[in-house]
Amino acid sequence: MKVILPDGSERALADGATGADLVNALGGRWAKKAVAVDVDGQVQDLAARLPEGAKVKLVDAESAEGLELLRHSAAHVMAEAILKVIPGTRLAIGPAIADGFYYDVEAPRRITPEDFPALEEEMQRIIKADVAFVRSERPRAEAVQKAELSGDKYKAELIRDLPEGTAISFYRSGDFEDLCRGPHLPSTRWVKAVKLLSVAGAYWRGDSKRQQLQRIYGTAFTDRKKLDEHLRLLEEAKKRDHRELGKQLDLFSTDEQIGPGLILWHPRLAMVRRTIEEFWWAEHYRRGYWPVYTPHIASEQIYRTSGHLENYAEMMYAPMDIDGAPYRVKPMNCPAHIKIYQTARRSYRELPLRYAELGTVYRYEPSGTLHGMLRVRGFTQDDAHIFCTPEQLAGEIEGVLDLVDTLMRAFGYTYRTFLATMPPKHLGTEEEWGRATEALRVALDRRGLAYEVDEGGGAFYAPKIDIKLLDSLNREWQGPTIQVDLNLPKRFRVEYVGADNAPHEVIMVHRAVLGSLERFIGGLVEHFGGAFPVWLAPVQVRVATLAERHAEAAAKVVAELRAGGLRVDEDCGAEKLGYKVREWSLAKLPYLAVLGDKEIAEGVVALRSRARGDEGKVTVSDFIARAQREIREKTIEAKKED
RNA sequence: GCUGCAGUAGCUCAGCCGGUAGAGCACGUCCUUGGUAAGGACGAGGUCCUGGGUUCAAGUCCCAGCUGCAGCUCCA
Repeated sequence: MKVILPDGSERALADGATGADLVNALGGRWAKKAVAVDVDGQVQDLAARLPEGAKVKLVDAESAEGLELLRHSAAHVMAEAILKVIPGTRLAIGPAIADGFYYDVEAPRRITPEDFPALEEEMQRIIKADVAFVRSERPRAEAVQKAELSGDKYKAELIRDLPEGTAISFYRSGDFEDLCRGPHLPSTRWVKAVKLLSVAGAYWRGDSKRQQLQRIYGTAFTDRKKLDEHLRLLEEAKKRDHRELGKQLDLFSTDEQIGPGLILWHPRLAMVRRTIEEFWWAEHYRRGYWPVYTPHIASEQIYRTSGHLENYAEMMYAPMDIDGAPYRVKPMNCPAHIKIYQTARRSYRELPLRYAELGTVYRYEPSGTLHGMLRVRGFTQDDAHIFCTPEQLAGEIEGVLDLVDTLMRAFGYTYRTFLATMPPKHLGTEEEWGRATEALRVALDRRGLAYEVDEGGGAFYAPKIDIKLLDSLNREWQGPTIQVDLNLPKRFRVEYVGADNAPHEVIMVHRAVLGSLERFIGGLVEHFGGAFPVWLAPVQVRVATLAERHAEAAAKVVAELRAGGLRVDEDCGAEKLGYKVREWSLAKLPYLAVLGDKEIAEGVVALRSRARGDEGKVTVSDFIARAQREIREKTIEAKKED
């Protein structure tokens, strides 16, 4: 028999050959890293027979697919260990997830992290034993019966719910057998480095009305080093948690008397926000946007017209009675922008119109989802709506993509771009969707932007471009979004007069680059670990005195730095210099300018920078020039290990 | 919202079996006037989340609420 390799060449194998035979035939490095085989686009066990003429590709343990297999197999190993260590446990489901795996179980007692060492030890034993994962299939009735006999009610339910005609497969490794679609690693020894991370409650099938199970999370890698690196990143992420840094650096708080999910911006973080806002506005003015302001509350009527009240009511704050009429705190800015547009009869000659607002909105998010600044109930959107003609659409999208790139670069984010297309449930005609989606595609192509298509991932009212940010810890964040709204122009009858002197429905683009300032800036805190680059830092330079007699000279230097446009504070207390350096360092400020007798005599400061440490003497004017350049260029200094 | 856990000084936390609350840092005053990651002494600071209950007695035990944290989506 023959199979076709990825390079297009054919490979002859003995009849009935398996993936493992292919590995042997190819030999060399594959023997060390092949864990499965991709047969015509389907990943299968190495033990599976290869069909004649199939296109085959071996799956590297290090690849995304390989890691997923490895983690899924690790979940099985963990399940086996749990059954051994905590007898009487019933297994529910145990998939691989983004950075690891979990298994949901119903255990006779509470499982805690104290159980992890024993579980991990048992897992190591299983891994060392190097037992093969062996697939078998069983008829439905037999499978259900077997599951019920052994008391595996969750497995029994899963099997019953599998669609008629699907193969019901099991994987056995040693004494342990689990219902599983597969595929799996060839044997347990491939699960090289594994670690259990946490345990939490989870509902059977995600349904809060059903049995609550215990979910044990873990992760696995192909070797110890990679696992350690992953654990280090987790550690680092914890240290950078914006809620912790928010307290340490005095950035923000919430208050019980004010309410959950409502952020108090302290002076330092408010300064960061102002700096971002000013930059944001400057970039918008350059691109022909106009500022608008709209009220925080509005009569319910507008949300009836917009449809928000119909589809979105449980996410809105309750109405308040204003002179007998129900009013709402605004959950969106768009309806108000439309109202501004509609105050005049618009000609195609004045389009595109670009309205921008940093509009604060309030949404009644479920209490359990609130999370620091990242998930809140009151937040400011960097919202803008572009009203244009169909012919202008692609060009406008291009303009937004350019804006996105400028802003994201300034913060040091790289990003990935997705084109999200029509979902199964949608408003509007396929033709409208086609035209709008095409315009997005054209804009992406014209900018030469690589993108992935998220088939069916659009909002029900809009195809969109979604951009995901990659931060300094390689974590993904929800980033800019650009949507072609196919709903509101109709609901509000938003029109312009065309060259033909007839009314036409306007094209409305809804776009946010930063998203919510709360979420974005909360994310920035983590991205920079609280150490904002010079252009963003709330205090760019601190002036510290060596002794109290230098205070007067310090005041002069502070004034000079302020006159040079820098954000400055001073530390003229009676503490020793070492103490002040430590304080400055913990505050994560970019520069410290020290003044003692020598500096005053020479008319300089002794400069210390976050990036390079003690830099020696510089004149104030030289320092101002340097800081100004870094601000202008939005320099992000290389990280210094601390 | 649901489940579990937590809430003690501004912050981080200790407080045993129920017997009227403690440390470090921060803060204030004083001494020290110093050269690149914590100088010293003294002091002030508490509705122990809120409200009920049990008890001679509650930070501690019970109930309810509030707030926070984790999870509840990533298809056997």
